[in-house]
Amino acid sequence: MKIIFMGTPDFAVPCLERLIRSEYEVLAVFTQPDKKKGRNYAISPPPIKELALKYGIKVFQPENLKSIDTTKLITELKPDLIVVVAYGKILPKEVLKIPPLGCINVHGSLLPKYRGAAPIQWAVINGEKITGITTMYMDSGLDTGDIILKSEAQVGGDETSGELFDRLSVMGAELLIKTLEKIKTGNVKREKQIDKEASYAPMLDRSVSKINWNYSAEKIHNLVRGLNPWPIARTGIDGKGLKIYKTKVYKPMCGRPGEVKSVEPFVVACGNNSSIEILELQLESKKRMSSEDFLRGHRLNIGVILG
RNA sequence: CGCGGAGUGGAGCAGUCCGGUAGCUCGUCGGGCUCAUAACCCGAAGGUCGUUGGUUCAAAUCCAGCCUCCGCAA
Repeated sequence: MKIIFMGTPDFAVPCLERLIRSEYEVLAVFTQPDKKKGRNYAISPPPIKELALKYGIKVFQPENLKSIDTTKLITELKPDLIVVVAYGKILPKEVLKIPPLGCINVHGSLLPKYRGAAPIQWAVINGEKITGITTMYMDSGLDTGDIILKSEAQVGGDETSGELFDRLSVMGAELLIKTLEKIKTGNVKREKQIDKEASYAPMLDRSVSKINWNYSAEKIHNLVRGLNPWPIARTGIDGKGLKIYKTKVYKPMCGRPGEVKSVEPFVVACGNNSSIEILELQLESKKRMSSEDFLRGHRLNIGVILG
């Protein structure tokens, strides 16, 4: 079976690695164009590109899949199947029709829940106890295609999105292989998604990352771990930005939301008479550090309001 | 050439504007108090102040270059 792989970030890496080691042939890899990132606008290639180049696989980074050239290119590669894992671009109908065995996708949630760009983070932010991986046949909608296989995973109460990413990406690679076996032997069962049970997990942006201290400690805790390792929950202190990396729900306690109630340990009042302990943080321009280290150098008065 | 912050004993910071013996909170080590302690008291060790050069009687501090780290924005 000849496959074109499309993917971009770290999450897709285990899938591609597993494919390369498998019996299937990877004809080419499609990934997002290199982007200017970081402080000096350094150009950085997507993780998938680096991996593909390491194994000498052809890499294509079209800006636009709808162009005639790209469609032609894909057609000429004569793939039996296209595998998409977190590619970051919508495949137009013309492309979906090219491979005879179809286009399949590995998605980081139990569809139809959490369709969209950031399913893993939103599952953590919403405090889900169980999530997982789904493989499906792609159609023209956003993660709406027929389900092939699912695999569940429990989410730890303190687990971060990053940790869950790592586990799910490995699980995704295994489920992909199982799915390919079914396709190869022609015994795939397609299951339609139940649209009314669907929910959406849009791409994260900075508006999500600001902590609203009126929320309960549990909600804030979920936000903090859901936004770790990116974009990280934020608040402010003395007019400076403060990122919160790690927290723990603390005892019930009254106080103005955002008020520092204690400095040892570092406890902040939240909504609903709850409070949260801040374990790891980073002040603007400073390094990430434990709250003990932070408080050693920054004498904080009890009663200060964060936000 | 996107904007900005920072580098000071093991950790986190102050001191820099206005050059003149290197300080705070904590950790470490030793001793004391205690049934006991992460508590308290006493004492000690530990720093070429990122790096190179310049100005000066004198530089952590002023000037110039370089290295490293970080925040914002994308």
